[in-house]
Amino acid sequence: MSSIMKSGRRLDEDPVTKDGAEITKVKTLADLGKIAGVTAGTVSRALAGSELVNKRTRERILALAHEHGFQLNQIASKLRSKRTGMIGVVIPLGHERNQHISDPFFMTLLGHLADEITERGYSIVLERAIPEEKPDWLDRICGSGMVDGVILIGQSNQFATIERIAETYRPLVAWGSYQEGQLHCAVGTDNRAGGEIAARRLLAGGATRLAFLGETTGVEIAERFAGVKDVADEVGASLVHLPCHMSFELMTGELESLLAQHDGDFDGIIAASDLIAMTALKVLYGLGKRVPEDVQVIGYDDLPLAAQTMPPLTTIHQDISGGAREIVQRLQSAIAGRDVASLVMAPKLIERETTRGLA
Amino acid sequence: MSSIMKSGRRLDEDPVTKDGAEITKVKTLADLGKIAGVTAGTVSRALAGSELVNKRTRERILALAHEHGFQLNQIASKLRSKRTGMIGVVIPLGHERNQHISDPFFMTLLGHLADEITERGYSIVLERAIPEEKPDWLDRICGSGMVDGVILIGQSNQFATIERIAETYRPLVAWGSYQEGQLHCAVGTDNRAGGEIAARRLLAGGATRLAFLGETTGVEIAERFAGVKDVADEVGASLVHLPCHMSFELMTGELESLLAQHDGDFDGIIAASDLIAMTALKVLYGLGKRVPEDVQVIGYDDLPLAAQTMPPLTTIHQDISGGAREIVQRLQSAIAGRDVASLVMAPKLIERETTRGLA
DNA sequence: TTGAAAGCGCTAACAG
DNA sequence: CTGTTAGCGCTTTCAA
Repeated sequence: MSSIMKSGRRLDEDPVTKDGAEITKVKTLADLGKIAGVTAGTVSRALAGSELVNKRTRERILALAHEHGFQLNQIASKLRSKRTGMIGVVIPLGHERNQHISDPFFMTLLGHLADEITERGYSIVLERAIPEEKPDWLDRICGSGMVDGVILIGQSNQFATIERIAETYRPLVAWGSYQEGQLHCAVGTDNRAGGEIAARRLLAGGATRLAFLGETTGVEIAERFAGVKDVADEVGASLVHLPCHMSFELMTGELESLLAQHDGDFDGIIAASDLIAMTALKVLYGLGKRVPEDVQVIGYDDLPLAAQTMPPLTTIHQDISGGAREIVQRLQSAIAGRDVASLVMAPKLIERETTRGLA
Repeated sequence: MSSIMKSGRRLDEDPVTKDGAEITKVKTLADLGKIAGVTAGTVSRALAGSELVNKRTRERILALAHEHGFQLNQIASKLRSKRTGMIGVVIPLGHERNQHISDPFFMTLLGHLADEITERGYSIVLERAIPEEKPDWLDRICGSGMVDGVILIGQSNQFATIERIAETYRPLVAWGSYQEGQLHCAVGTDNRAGGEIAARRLLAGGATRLAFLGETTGVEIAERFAGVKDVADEVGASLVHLPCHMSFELMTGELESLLAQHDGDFDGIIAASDLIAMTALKVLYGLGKRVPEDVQVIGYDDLPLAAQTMPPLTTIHQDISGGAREIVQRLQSAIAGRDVASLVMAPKLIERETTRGLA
């Protein structure tokens, strides 16, 4: 790595007042109490804004706290009160090993979750889990005592593990799909319906031979594919499944050979994600295919990016911010000890320019 | 929100063995110690893999721990040992108010940071800070006692705040730019050089009128602009600055009116980010401009996405994963009490198809 | 090699 | 209204 180093400058460790008196940093409630002439208990109550403590004393303590830059030791507070105020947000990397957190869909969801969680006064402990390497990934997180609840950004291929944990650990909500009778709370869209909508739209635009792009290892994608297949079977359209990775880096080459190889097998593509769709657009262009004239394309997710492709991408919209809100809301209920139900939202077709006008 | 609700099923709270005896969950070291016939101290040592405890006892304890699914209470452990094992990763949202974490550059960086941090056995506390709302955002994070160190994903417009904190809080590393003599440790690329490289490339491709796309509120972008300006001034090329937001959602409309309005003012565009470049590509297409024949475009960052635009984007590469590694490495040194220097990496031109062949 | 004991910094009864 | 007291669950001397 080509680089230039710049050196930092050294700092005094112990600050000293102008008149030379040592300042011993106020680190504990007792320290502050000593200055204020009260005990730690009172300071604790004052800082918590308790009505129990005299208004004047309280204000004096608050002022002193501010003046000395005092901050509560969160660890001690959490240990004692048994409320951590933290929520574990974990990204299970089940079937995309040796890869980092980067899926834009998950990142967008994470962004919205962060907003919701922060707004409710919780902190976020972010975990990247690789189930294949540590089968007890979820137990560790749930049992760490570090978090009041856990959010799973996707179920990956860990449905069974999540179900098992849910038997004993309640404050857990996952983004993902809902299977009849499942134990854990999931929030997501109806992927099967999404697949159906996409397939029907392609057919309505005149397609007769469909292709589905994406690996079906994860439940959600598998359901999208199932939806597509239902429709294809129903109307007797052909359908090829072209599995490819879900990240830009891994997908491009695959897609090039896959699409070139199956050239002519399809005139309508349903991509498992907008990312795949975007790459497909580019590969198709390289193959000399016109979109949507020769081949129609539909994406999935409706990420901001989908509106910026060329041509702009028709796609299946998932309400990510609404979903994030629901997830955090449900988790908070669960933390409060209430029983929470799963939520299956309806997907929505967003018409842009990679599909043909209706016949 | 259109939705279907599915109800979860209720669970027993107290598991009972087949023979009816109550299982009281093993929650503390003392609990486990009682079962193993030793004290909490010994269990603690055993679990820590200490050589001090007899191998056979240790193995027995380990087996028992596993059998009962025992997990150490992290909070208590951290309080006592005064090592939290957590690193605060904060995204300062200085000049993009009312917006969530979603900038793909930051998200990509976050992904790599998460990898590095996890690999070193730390956990991540993710914070989204809005300095405008809470001027003491950084003090709160650094003083919370929750983290051993802090990583800032970007300096935003908070350079001064960061410098102030750095006077007393050492384990802090930021992604961003380095200013002569600065106190806090920063890792980033030479943005001015990046701007220069981009401008020269456009000029070499025959451009004579440059446009810079992006708001220059943040230090990094401002430096990129400065680099461009240096070159423009040097060769007497014209340069317009077209400020626009950095996120897809906010940028599109702006860019449409900006580019339409300045049509003819430029034949070479330097975008402050790949995102802006991608949107510009689309807007330009709508305006009937050919890229690179009529207008050349250069992006910044070299995100995975840059290779997938149409045409594929020429851009200035920043080594995000290398940067993440350096950041975490430096932070770890700083946590260990060592003094760490800033790092300025060299940017690199990636030639793709939005610039013209050299004359 | 293990036990006993002290205490991390805080909160929450319980008294007064 | 405030002080006293007793831990939260763990780690780590110090003794044995």
